[in-house]
Amino acid sequence: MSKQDGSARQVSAASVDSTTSPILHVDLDAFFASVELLDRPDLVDQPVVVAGKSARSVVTAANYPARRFGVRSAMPLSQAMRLCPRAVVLEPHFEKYQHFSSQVMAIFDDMTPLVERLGIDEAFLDVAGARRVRGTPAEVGQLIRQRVRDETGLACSVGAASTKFVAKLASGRAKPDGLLVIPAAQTLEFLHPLPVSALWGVGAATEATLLRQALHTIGDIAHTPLAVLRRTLGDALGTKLYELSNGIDPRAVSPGRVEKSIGHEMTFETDIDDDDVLNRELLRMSTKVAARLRAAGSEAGTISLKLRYGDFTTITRARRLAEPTDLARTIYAEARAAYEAVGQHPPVRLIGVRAENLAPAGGAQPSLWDADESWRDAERTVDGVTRRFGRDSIRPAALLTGRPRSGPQAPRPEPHD
DNA sequence: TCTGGGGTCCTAGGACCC
DNA sequence: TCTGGGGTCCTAGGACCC
Repeated sequence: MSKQDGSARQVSAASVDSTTSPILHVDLDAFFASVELLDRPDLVDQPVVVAGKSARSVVTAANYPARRFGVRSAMPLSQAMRLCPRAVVLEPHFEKYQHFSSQVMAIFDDMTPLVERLGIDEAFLDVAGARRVRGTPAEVGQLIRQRVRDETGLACSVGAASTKFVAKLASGRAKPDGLLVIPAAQTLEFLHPLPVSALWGVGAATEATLLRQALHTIGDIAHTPLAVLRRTLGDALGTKLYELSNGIDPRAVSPGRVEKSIGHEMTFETDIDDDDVLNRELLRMSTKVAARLRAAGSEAGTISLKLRYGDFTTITRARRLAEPTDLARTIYAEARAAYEAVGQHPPVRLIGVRAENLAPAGGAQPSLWDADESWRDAERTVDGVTRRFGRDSIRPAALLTGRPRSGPQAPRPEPHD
């Protein structure tokens, strides 16, 4: 798979000066598949795919033997099975991945306070300040790889560079199970031969645009005038690609990133026409979104509904709230209103609810009590008893005390499953 | 056996205000 | 009364990433 062989990686770790490359990108190799294989060592050399059971599921992860057949993440499972009929399909266990993720992130946190998580299986680390205690960036990288292997049984790859973007590319080139250092002075030499698709932010659509302009490599972009790129790609993307191609990436590793939206969506096994089914799904998702909002101590300023029809056309409808909320009942009411405003529509393939414009919830702490509250609220909407206990009468108290959300005469929370 | 679910960011256009 | 120009807020859609 990888162009690097093990000896090259060892050489780069041992003899290359990594002191100008203090930014590490650490990426677990084929993470979900590797976790599953910890329980199925008999399968390690066979092609293994992690995917859900639905007829519409896609590949969530594939191990390296499966990738040799062309199987990739996000590929429809049906296509993967055509490419590799003897692949073993394992169902995903997300709680397990979360558990291993926490374990690995704790190792990172042990190396430096400057850890920026990127999803469940990768992170940036700034190890410039770890020199005295932990050694050079390359030494820290090897230490991390060793500890991750010893403590979890998982393999990861590390890229070390002077910028986040180059570190991420380097970890990709180091895979599987390797470490690659790109000294600052060699950044452009490393970057320029790579295809434009290697750039962060270049997907299928942008790649096609660039190839139409006869721009094939990162070096090609680096030598294109900024004005031309901005005209072709738009101001933001044009500027960004120009800078990245020239090795410019001033973004710092920033540990404290806050969520900007929280949503749930789900694809039905078959397209759904039945309003009752869609309605139940809206309620279920609103409840999940509300629970997560409270767990995060956030309130939503906007609720948005997403529908995807059988032909894959997708619409979103957003509604700005008069006051922010973390209540399932309110979220559901807004999602429902947005849905009704859509009017006649084709059968639905996917439905989703998302909370946006998040803001801190005035110091309220999440609790089980809150979870029960939200469920009761949702039910009360179904009963048609809605606005009275809503934000109009309740909010001021909640804002003053940082606490709930229910009037003195509120009914006891109902138990739920 | 066509296309998941969690997100982020950007752009374009309309409404509105001065 | 025939049509400016910023700025801001908001929504919808799309590209992209893991």
